[in-house]
Amino acid sequence: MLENLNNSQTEAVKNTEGPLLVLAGAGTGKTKVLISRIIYILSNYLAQPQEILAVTFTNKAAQEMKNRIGEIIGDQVNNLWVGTFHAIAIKILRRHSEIVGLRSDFTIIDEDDQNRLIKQILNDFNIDTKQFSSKAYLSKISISKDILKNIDHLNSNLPKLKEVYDTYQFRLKSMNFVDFGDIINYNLEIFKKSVETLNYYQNKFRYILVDEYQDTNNCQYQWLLLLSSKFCNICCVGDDDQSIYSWRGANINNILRFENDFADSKIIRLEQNYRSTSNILKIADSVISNNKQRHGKKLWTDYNKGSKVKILSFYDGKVESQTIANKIKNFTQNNSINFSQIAILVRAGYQTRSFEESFIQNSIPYKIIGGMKFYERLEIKDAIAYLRVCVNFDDDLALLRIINTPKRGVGDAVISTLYQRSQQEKQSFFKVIKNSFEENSLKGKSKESLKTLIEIFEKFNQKIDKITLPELAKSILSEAGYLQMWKNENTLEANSRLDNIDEFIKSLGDFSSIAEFLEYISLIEVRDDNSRLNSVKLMTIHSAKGLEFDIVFLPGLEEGTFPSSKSLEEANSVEEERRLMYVAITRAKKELIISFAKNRYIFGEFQNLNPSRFISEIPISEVDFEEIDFANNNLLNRFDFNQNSGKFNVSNKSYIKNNMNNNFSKFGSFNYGSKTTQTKNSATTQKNITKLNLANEEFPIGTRVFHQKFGYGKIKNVDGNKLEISFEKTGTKTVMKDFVTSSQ
DNA sequence: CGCATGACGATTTTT
DNA sequence: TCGTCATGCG
Repeated sequence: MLENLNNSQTEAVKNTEGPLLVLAGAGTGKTKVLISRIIYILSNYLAQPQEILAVTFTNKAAQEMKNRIGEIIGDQVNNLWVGTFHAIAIKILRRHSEIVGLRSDFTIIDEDDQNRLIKQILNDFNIDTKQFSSKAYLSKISISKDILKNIDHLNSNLPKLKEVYDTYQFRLKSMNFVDFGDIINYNLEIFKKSVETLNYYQNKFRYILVDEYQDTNNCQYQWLLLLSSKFCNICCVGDDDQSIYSWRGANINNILRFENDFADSKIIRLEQNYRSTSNILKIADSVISNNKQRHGKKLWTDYNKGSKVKILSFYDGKVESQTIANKIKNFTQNNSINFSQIAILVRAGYQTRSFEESFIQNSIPYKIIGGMKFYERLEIKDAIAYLRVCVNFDDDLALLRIINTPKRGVGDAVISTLYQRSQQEKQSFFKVIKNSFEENSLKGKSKESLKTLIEIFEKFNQKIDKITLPELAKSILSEAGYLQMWKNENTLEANSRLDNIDEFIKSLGDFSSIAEFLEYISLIEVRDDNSRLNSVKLMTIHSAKGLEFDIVFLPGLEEGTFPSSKSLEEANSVEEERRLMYVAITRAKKELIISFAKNRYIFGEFQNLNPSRFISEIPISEVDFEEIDFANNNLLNRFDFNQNSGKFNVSNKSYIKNNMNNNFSKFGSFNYGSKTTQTKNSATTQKNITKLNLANEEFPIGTRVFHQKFGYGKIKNVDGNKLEISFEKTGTKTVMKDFVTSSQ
């Protein structure tokens, strides 16, 4: 096993005793080290599997470790404690919840519900949510938990912050909820209150391994400190240059002052990179070496130099996305590169938009990574709320969510009276509604429909253990009229929502209890589905961390975009932006194409921009620089010239025409991408689209279709996998077949 | 209740 | 610019 490791990797594996920091640069094989280290410990009988704790930040990382270790040691892998910080901490919290006054069947509240709850509280306190947003309160509450700082010691101008915090915590507990920040905090409280419990875990975990140590917050740090203090065999793997989550409480000082925190510790650097060409590494180094807060290390590689990194400058954002689309076509057509080996990495989510548009026009398959999870959809959250009330009558938030969905004549006035009573009497909302029946304080429609609703919940609460989860969900949703609500709407969107609910109901079959299901969706569900495998990936740099691609495009390198304008206002945050840049560069294996636009629409205004300071940190002699803009009259790039056919691409006819009409000399009026509307919570997913398409192989001219972005339209022309569609709201566009569904 | 209207604000989001 | 949210009217 050790044969496959280089010298420093071997060192990192064999140094099992005492605190060890492994500074692992991007692409230096840190996962391999973590895995080999565990195998090494086991095969030398230094510990039993259940005496090893390995924590990661993502489920993906945890899963990968489990899988790869499982391949070597078989079923024994299940005895290891491998998981995310939160998954491990929850396991501990469920076992000892009574020490902190929680029931062991607590559920984890999601961000949406956190916000709803805080809004309610702010309302009760008569705080104007326009002036002081619930999100502002929530972020203070979360950060205080993450960095272990008392909420009234945070500087903030939010009125009654402490009171809101206390009420929030009280309400969480009464609904049997914990939030993400609570999980590890409660662990600390358990360890503090019960020395025996702490001792038990300290004695249990002989070896502790931590992945992505640079991303730990103070809370996680304390947790590790406590757990490791008996054997002190803690191995932290991380890269200070890749610390990009400080805004979520991650403390880069944890990795910077490791030697001070852990006595007799060692540091091993992994600097041999197995991912990128040396030209790419050179650029990465030239940028990151401008940072002062770092341990310092220099990546090197045995690989050849590769092609030079390219820096492109564009007239504006449109030229940028059009040109990149063209370059992608060239890569895939001429060099037989697969779409899936190409990624566009952006600073902020909204930047993906212009690329979507040019990819649609150029028939480039793409997939946006990130965004909404399946279980975050409106209809799915509603459906889950019904289940939540059914298992937990105290779940006020869930009940509030669906009490008048579908409309059953329970208006705001009734809800607010009942809700206020429940607050005053410190009783659950459910209970207060029940009491109101006895007191006869409600009348008319609201009384009748609430009675029916409560009866449904009580009836199915009895049946929870007697019928399967899918049956339970199906019957509740149908008896409560929820399914009928969407059926009545009878639009394509509503049908798609019903499809999603069906899929949801089916997926419940994989779980043995609602609690297990709720934990799965709050903790484990990953955004990745495997649809559209062969597609260009569009994502933020944050979500690209840990991934790699042959070809990486890095657009939008302008002051204000990257580094972001917000980061420029705050002191010290430019270094984090630079680390982000470093992460972005080191995702590339073979080709890196950095670009910036001289002008860009920002919040509707056409603005002149300066190239990012990170561009100036790259030695110009090491890159190929190309200016693609109007001054160059580079029409081939501008108008998607198809070299094979010798013609402009059909999809861009409208582009040219629009610009002709729009006075060519006025650069500011490139309005080819006419107004697009996109409904939020749109139920039509790529997944569903693909599914529906299987039943609709052909689109005859004249078919009415639905497109996620452009809405409804009629097909005017078909050209291979491209459809020319006259959209009802947005005019005629050429789009790819895969992106529309028949509305028949 | 459902729709229209206007103000407002707008990074990153592993769990 | 564009999406969200609160508010007010019929």
